[in-house]
Amino acid sequence: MQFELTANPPFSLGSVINSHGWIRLAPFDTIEGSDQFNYVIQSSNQQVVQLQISEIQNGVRVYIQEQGAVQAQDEIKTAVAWMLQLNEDYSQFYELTRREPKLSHVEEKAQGRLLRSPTLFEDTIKTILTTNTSWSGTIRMTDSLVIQFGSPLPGREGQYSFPGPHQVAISNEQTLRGETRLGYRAPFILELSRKVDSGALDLEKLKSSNLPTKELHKQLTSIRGVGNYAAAHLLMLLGHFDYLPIDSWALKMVSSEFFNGEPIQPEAVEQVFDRWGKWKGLAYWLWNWSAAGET
DNA sequence: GGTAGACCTGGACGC
DNA sequence: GCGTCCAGGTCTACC
Repeated sequence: MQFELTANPPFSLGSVINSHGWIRLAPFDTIEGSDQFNYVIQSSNQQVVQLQISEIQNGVRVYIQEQGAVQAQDEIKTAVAWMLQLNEDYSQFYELTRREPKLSHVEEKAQGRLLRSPTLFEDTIKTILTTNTSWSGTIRMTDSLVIQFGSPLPGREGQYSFPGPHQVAISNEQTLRGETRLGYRAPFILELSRKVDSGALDLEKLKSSNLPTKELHKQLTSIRGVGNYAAAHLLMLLGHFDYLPIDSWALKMVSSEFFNGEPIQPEAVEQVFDRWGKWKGLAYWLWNWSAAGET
C-alpha cells in the first residue's frame, strides 16, 4: 500500500531528516546519504508496520509493504504529517532571516521543520535520554528500550516499534537500570510511563494545546527528569521557539561567536537571541556556527 | 532564590 | 588491562 501527502511549500525532506539527531534514534532508520527513511510504527489496532518515506514534488510518498495496513491508514497519515510538520508555515520566519547573513541558508534549504516522533511520549523519553550523557549513550539507551520493550515488526528480525507507555509501565526500575541501562534516569522513565499509561498525565493533548509557552514550559518541567534544557527542546518540537535549549554546546558556541571565547552564563545566550522574539529558538538552532568552530 | 553534591555511563588518559 | 578523571543536565537538600 502507498499514499502521498502534500506539504506546505517550501518543503525539503532532507532538511527535516537532518534537522537534528532524531533520525539516528530507533525506530527511525535511514540509508546514509539518502533523503528517505524508514520508521516502524505500531497503530492503535496494535498492528506493527514499517513506513518507507521518500520525497516527491511538494510532499512525500509513504510506502507500506505489510498487507492489511489499510485499516490504520488515516491514523498513519496523521502521524506522518505530524512527524514531518507537513502543514507548518515558516514564511514569517523566512522573512526575518533574509536580513541575517548567518541565516541566509534557511529559506533556500526550506529549513525550520524539526523531525518529530509520532507521539510526545516518545519525544519526551528520547529527550530525557539525551540529558547528561554523550550522543552514543543516547543511541544505546534508545536502542535498548526499543529492543526490550517495543513490538516486533512481523517478518523482519531485529526491528521493533517504539514501546508504548504500557509496555514500559509494566516493567520495573531494576530492569530499566540493570538491563536497559538507563542509569539514574530509570525511575524518571518509569514514572513518566506509568503516569501516561494510567491517564494521570495526558501528554498528547499538549500537541494541540493553545496554552501560552510559559504554561507549557511549566507543565513539561513538572515531569521528573525534564529540566530547562529538556523542556526547551520539547517546546521546539511542539513549535514553540521562545525558549532556548541551552546546553554546554550552546554555551561554547555562543561564547566563541559573540564573546571572544570568554566563559558565559545561559542569560548571555538568551540576550544574544532575544531580538528574534518568538522565533529565537529556531534562529539559534539554524544559526551558521561554522565561524564559532562547529565541526 | 541560589548553590553544592549526587546521580550513571562512556571516553580519554596515564600507568 | 586497569584505575582515575571528566563531561553531560537534573534533582534534592541545604543555606
